[in-house]
Amino acid sequence: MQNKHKWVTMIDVAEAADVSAITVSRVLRQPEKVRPETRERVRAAIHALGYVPDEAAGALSSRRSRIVGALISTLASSFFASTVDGLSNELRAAGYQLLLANTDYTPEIEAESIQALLGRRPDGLVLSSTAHTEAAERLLRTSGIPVVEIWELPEAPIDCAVGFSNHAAARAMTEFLADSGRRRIGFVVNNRPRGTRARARAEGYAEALAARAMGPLRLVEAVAMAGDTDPEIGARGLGELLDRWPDTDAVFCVSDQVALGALCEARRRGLDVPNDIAIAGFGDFEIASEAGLALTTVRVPGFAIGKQAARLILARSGSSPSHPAIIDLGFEIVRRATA
Amino acid sequence: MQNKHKWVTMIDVAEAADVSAITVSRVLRQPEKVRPETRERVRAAIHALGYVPDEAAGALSSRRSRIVGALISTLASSFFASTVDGLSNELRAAGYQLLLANTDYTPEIEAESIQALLGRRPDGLVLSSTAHTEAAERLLRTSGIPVVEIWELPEAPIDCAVGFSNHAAARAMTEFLADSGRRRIGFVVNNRPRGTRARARAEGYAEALAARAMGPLRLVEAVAMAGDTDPEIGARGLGELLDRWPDTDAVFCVSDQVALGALCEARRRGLDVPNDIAIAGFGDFEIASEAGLALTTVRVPGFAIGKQAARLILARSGSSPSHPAIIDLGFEIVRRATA
DNA sequence: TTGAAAGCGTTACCAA
DNA sequence: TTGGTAACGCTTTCAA
Repeated sequence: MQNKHKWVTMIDVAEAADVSAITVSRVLRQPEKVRPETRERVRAAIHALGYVPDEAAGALSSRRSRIVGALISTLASSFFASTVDGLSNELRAAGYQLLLANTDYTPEIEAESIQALLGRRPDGLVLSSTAHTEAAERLLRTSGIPVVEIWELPEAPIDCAVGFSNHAAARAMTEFLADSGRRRIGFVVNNRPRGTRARARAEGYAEALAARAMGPLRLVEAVAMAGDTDPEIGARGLGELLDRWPDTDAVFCVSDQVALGALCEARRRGLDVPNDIAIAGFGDFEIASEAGLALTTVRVPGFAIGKQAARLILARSGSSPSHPAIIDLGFEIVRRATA
Repeated sequence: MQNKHKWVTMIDVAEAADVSAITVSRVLRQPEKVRPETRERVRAAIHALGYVPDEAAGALSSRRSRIVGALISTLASSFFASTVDGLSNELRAAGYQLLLANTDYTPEIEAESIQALLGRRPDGLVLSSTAHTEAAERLLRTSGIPVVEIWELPEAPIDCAVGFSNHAAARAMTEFLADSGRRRIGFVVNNRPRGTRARARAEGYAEALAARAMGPLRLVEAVAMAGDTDPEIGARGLGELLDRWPDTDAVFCVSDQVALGALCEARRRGLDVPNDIAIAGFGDFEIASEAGLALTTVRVPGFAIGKQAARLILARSGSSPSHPAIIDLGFEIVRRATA
């Protein structure tokens, strides 16, 4: 029907180099086991014929696919883009490949996608969410492959986890604001938080207020309408916050993008940042940098999470069975001009 | 050695349902060819055993992998994140999977990654770059699989292309600025542009100036130092621009992130935007939105490019051989507050 | 509507 | 150091 292309096979190479197929395989996978002379002859044939080994056949036979699957809620305007870069770089270096699936933040799509990924018999799976359907968890547990949950430190991970405590990070930022003399601190978050992390941050904020006895929560869950972008959440959130608690002297936003909206809204209202009101974000995206918004924010190790997740899988899929781990990569409060 | 997990095979299911393996296969791929009664029995067995078909074995046998490979320069702070979302959504809906590889904007890594991806015998390939090594082009051409180059409209595509003209878009924005009464328009770009698109935009800018006889180019190639973020390019670029041509009345930046840096730098210098100087970006990221920077910018169809690329591959890998196509998805000038 | 046999291209295992 | 043979788990092809 379609693309019935004739690919060069290992046997073609073997014939050209006047050896057996298995010798070609060895040249590819364990060159040291082949006499240099033979090796070169085979390599020449590979090159001459433009042979590209069929990894699917190899996977079938060897029972290792050299594929790692990643389930990422979404890439655009999310925290995960740099994590995927980290994953992909690290895997490429090890000769592995990355199979990517979106979940759109819904556990049901995640469950389907897990099934789809498992069909490729990946050597490991990376999950950006820690909320799974029961079916998904069962599937993952019985699959027996390394699973790394990222961007959070779940209490009962399926297998491994690499991330940081969103809760602790939010608490730290709130306390940082308190230490800078702010006493009436608000928190702005999307009312339909995608994933559990926003909630963890809100809790960290609440906990800090409680710890410092800083009075009632000023928690705004800005209503996201269809098509709303994060800055819109921030702008509307700041508005609501000031309407309800006009004396608010600091806003902590659930992400840098939300903080951008809050910052612009504050300016529109003629407020001086940080004198009238401090603004803090979360994520340390490049827009937050000194040359940009100069936003006080929480820096989180997105790229490193990806690299570390890859390493964990590579290590576990290798010889050592190495015990499950929860790796905390921490975070950092970055003080800039807005708070 | 490692993970020698016992997966349920098609034969296990066949035995449980008291049919032959091929019948199980049919239930999965062409259910209408199996008597409903049998079908249900097989489905029950599949469910009971938690059977997940091995796609690699299927691919080997059927010579179609249901995998599409994508070579993306980088995801973080790039234009491609939403495109990958589009790709991945569309492919998932069709039961295909996305194999992702980074190229870090270097044709050499791209060439290696192409080879690695071809090892999976993908049913199609998506390339975010249009600059390839000779070896890579040869590999692609002889592979005979559908190749879609995106985010540009190359004159001689390898196969298909989906995107828009960066050249035309930049020219349109420059002319828009001219139409708004600006006469001394500068352009800020990274001095080490990643990819060919930045150059195409610079050319579009230059062409517009020439067409309107708007005098010498005010083209700043801001020197990027290690670790520089885009806003830093923008801030430094605006500085250079004003140092060399103090009467500049508009800056067009190669991306919204760069424009953000320029905007903040302008404010720092006490300039009124847009009265003293107009600022325009490129990309229409969410930071540019009305509630954010309210940046005048060029909107480009990132997500749609991904969807369309996926469709093209799905169509071509199906029955119809459908001729190569170059699909122009266009762009749009979005006028907001900064110009 | 169902099945048997023969691959698909590679690697594991054992032998030479 | 090299090779023969038998999987790996599925789909194609042909036959019943």
